[in-house]
Amino acid sequence: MVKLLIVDDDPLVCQSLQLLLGKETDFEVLGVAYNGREAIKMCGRQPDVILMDIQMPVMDGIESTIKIKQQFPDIQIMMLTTFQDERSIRLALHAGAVGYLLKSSTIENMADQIRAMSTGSTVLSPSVLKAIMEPNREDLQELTERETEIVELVARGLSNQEISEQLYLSTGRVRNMLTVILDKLELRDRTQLAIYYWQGKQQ
Amino acid sequence: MVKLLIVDDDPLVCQSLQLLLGKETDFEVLGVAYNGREAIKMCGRQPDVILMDIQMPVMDGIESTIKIKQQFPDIQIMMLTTFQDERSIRLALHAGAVGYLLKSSTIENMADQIRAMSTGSTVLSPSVLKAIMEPNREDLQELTERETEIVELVARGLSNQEISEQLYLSTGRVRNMLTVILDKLELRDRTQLAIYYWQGKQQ
DNA sequence: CTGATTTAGTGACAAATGTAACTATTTGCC
DNA sequence: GGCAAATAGTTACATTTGTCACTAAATCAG
Repeated sequence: MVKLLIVDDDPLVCQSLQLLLGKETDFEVLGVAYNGREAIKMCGRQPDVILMDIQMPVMDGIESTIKIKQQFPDIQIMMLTTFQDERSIRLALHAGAVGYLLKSSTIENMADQIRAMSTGSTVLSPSVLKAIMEPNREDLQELTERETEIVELVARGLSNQEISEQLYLSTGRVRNMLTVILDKLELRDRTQLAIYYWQGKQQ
Repeated sequence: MVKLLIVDDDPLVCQSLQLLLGKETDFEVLGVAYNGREAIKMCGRQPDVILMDIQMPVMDGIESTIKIKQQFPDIQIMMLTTFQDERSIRLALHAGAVGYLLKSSTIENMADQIRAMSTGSTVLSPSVLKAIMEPNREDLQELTERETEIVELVARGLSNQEISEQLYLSTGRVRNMLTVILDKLELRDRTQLAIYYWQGKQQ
């Protein structure tokens, strides 16, 4: 029997999840919380799995995940959210969440996913996996094609000299473009650019 | 009904998987292959999910995953292997695998994991997630503690000046240590170091 | 054609970076 | 104590990097 806690500030979501998951004979919904603080209080009931929204008033999903994992390391937490941004995904997984599903696409199969993660494995939406595997391109789209090429080469560790040879540009041109790129992305130097490319914005 | 294909060069593994998964009423094991080439041939039987070993003779798991995903994009492929190294994991996931489980830890709950991934989500062993989230530390271990601290700060995009303030060192000392670090890891500059930290050695 | 924009380049400059040689201090350890 | 090591620092130097101001060519819309 998998004991569940549902945490979402939208009562409608809570209700429908409760209804949906209550149908499964091997699930038991212990309760519902409307923010992170309430969720922590309810951990005393010893749930196996918590389904948690990220954006919530009072205490958000990330913060409460960290707190819960400290006090109750055995509880598996699955983030359940409407949108994916890479920052939230990384934060959540670092905080100790073992699942990250997008509400939209996956509600139907949620029962299987919850069972899989209740025994410890990590379950992610395919697009979420992609987001943590592939370089961050969200803000990179405001760059021109040529600028993007340069970013990719910087992110491979090439020097301005090498980049200029690869792209048949003068090193001066490369450095000028780099200045523009750093300005657009609000970064200071090529190292921060490489980190940004692979990791996304820090914090 | 989930239709399965099992691909492993060890007949014993195939047999025990077949036995184990055959018990589930909603699974049907379509067949068994002993290498990647055979596996591709058997895709004509339209499996939903393939469980595949990485190391195999004739054609390994990564190569056949790429080929299968090209021809049959709807088939979900789960890597099932005894050891994890970060390179294999990244290669497999880039090749299109949506699962990566370690044989040891997870056989018991495999049925649930297969169900979860048959509908599209990604399933990973917890340690596998960790390997792709956390920085590559294999070669980093030949560094001293102080050196490692510096690497971490470089990998966050700090300048020598900022690092020296954080660690209460002179900037001269920081730069000297950086020279030693770059030498040990056979890298050229701080940007390559940051990339190495987050991405591992290129190629 | 003409003016505006994009793309590329130059030269000059300050700051940051990486390297090297050499010194000073601290910390065990025999 | 004395020696080796690890740790920290200084100075000097060559390169690389990032910025800026300004020019040149190409592209394109009106």
